[in-house]
Amino acid sequence: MSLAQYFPVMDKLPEADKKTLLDTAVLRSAKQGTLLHSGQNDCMGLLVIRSGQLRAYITSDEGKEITLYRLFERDICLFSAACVMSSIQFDIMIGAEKDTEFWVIPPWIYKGLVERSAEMANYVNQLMATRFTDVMWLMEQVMWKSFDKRLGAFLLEESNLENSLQLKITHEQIAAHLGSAREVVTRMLKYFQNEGMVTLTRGAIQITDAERLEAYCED
Amino acid sequence: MSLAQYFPVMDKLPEADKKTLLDTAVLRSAKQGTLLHSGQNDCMGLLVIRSGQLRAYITSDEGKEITLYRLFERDICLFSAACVMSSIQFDIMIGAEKDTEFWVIPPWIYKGLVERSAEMANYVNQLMATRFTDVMWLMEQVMWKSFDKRLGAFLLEESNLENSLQLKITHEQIAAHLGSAREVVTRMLKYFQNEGMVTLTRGAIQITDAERLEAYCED
DNA sequence: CTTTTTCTGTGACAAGGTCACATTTTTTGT
DNA sequence: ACAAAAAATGTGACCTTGTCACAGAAAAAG
Repeated sequence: MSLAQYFPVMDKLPEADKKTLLDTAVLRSAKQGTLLHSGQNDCMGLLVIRSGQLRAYITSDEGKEITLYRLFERDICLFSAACVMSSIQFDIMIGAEKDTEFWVIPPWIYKGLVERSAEMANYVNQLMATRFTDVMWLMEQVMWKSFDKRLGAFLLEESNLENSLQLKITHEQIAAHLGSAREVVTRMLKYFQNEGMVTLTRGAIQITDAERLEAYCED
Repeated sequence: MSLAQYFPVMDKLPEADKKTLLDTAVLRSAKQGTLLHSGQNDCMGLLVIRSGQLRAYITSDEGKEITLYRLFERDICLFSAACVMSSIQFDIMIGAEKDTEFWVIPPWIYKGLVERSAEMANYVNQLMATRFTDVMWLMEQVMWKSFDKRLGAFLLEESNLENSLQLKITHEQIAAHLGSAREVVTRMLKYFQNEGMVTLTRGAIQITDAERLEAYCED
């Protein structure tokens, strides 16, 4: 499988550009837990994900975190090339949630491409709009939803991603995803357990009544 | 003063496009308090602000609000043309905070332009990145700053915008800007007053010690 | 198989949002 | 001008969520 399969906009570029991309893009990989990007100075370039899972998040001065969105196979990581766009003036962290393989398109190649090609520029536009949508969705969750519903939705989403009702995750990690505190997660999970929706063990959560949990998260 | 002075990217476009823009863009105006854009279906086109002030915000089902960012003279309102970009999948409201004059570039003109011109596409890219930066700034404020500091910063910003220490604004309106509740604003303002930083009257707030208020909002 | 680290549990308290009103000021209608 | 209505503010009780200070249990490391 080559880059072209994972980066369809290439087909709309002139042959010369396509060749440049295939020549300069390098396949790399990162182990689970690796920090791939941190702050604006970090400038790896555009990442095209071949397999695995990345997590975009922000951190506070005190070390608290909240997940903005995740990236999967065929997704493009735009903000690892944020240095190319001077109008992006915020820090974002990108970490590997699983062992991940990706092609790296160096910033200078990316920059030339986007400046010359309207196709490419519009594609990047679409990508940015998609990330913007993700962040706006999060903003609405944070602003208007109560924490219990957010936690429930997170567990269900996670279960969906992992394709399992058994989640291997600590309360601390969940708190970091949701931008909350560990104790709050513990308390709320305890409540879910009392209600019979989950059972808790050290380092793992078993969803025992997914339907009721879904219903709980609706209204 | 013509559109070209307020929309500098025009100079980089071919003469034909420049002419189309000058011919099709219409100057319009909106009175203070008018809702200019609401949701994704609403599709006025690109707005180029000649004078006045717009406010972008989101609302909850229960009618609560929070201000995302503001637009001023020479700013471009991108999301009033969001319909053109299918990747933007969130609702945003745009209201006139003051009597505002603006040119409207119809969606179909904008669309053609952005598809043909790499210059234009990159310019739109920049605009989106700037708005994204605004929203990320807000996200960090909401997530990591305590409410008293956010309120203080808002008063100072408002004072700066209006170029006056006398703010004509109600507690309700402040709550809508900050995504909080009126009672909370009232309580906190009362505290600011007890501390001698502001004095409160019906419908207005007088900042009496700007320096102390600034210091208060720092750490 | 003891020591250290990681994870979870819990109670007291603080901050901020919600609810239900009361009071005051301004505007409106006649 | 004056009563009625509307808008703005004030306040106390209570709920949710975050903070702090620990304690105990399970797992990992030496």
